[in-house]
Amino acid sequence: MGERMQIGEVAERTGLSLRTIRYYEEVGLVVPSARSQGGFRLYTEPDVERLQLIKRMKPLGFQLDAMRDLLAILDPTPDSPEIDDPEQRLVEFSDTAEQACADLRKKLGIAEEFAAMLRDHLDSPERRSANRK
Amino acid sequence: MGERMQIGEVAERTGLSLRTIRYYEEVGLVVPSARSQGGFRLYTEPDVERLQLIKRMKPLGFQLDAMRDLLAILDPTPDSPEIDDPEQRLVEFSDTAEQACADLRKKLGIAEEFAAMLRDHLDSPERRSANRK
DNA sequence: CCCGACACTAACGTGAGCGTAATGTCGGGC
DNA sequence: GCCCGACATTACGCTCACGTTAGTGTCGGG
Repeated sequence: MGERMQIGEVAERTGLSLRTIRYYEEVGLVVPSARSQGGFRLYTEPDVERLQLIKRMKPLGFQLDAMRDLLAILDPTPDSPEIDDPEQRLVEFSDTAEQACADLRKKLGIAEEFAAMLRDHLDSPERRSANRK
Repeated sequence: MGERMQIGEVAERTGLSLRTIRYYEEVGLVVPSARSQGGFRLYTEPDVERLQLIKRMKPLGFQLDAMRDLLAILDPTPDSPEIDDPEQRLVEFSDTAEQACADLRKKLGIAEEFAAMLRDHLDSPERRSANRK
């Protein structure tokens, strides 16, 4: 039941680095539910889910303190900060998220264009050296 | 002909900040073609195009020193560094670019999923408070 | 009880800029 | 010919989200 794992296993399961996980604690995003006698971080299943949630948020480009607020609404914990007017805040987050998606789509467009251009440049110089023979 | 503009106009035309443009010079990405008597940076049309090229590369997530090398191949200038085996390097860049596109597509997928989830959370709590009446 | 794997903290480094201060330059008006 | 406001310059420090050591401590199996 209270399956507690230490940071290494969590890192493996989430794909986050040890440093990142500790950092998220440092800034109050995910605080491990317990510590061992010797001071090892002990994480529970919900802790891991929370980290995975954060990982899924990252492509949206939120800053960590924004994520802290969003988590306080979506997945509150005892030591989550109080958010005033969470309803309102959620609307803002949603708007930001839509905007982030739009930005990503635009970026992807530009990136694909650029990648195509690179493929072009890859062909033409080869043809030049073929012609040289 | 030699339409030379100062950094302010360049910033406006490229959408980059003054600080960023100076930074790109600092790291050797885009060095202005000339300086005024008083030391003002004077940019030419090709300089601006170069900056726009960089701006288009950014979504691919290249680091600035990689961009410097790529520019040295695609758009070499007198003071570009020598690149050995540019052919080979270009292939690497192209691969990296394809990878970056793939990453962006994945990110976009996750982001869209997340945005949809946020829209959900936006509906359901409203319904709850409507039901309460 | 000892070893190797794993974890801990503390502190400095990095990339790609942004902010700010103190100072210098430009160009038009008078 | 000089003055003023807008714009420019260098130079330094800050930021964010970690990465990278270094040095030490803890855990669990043999």
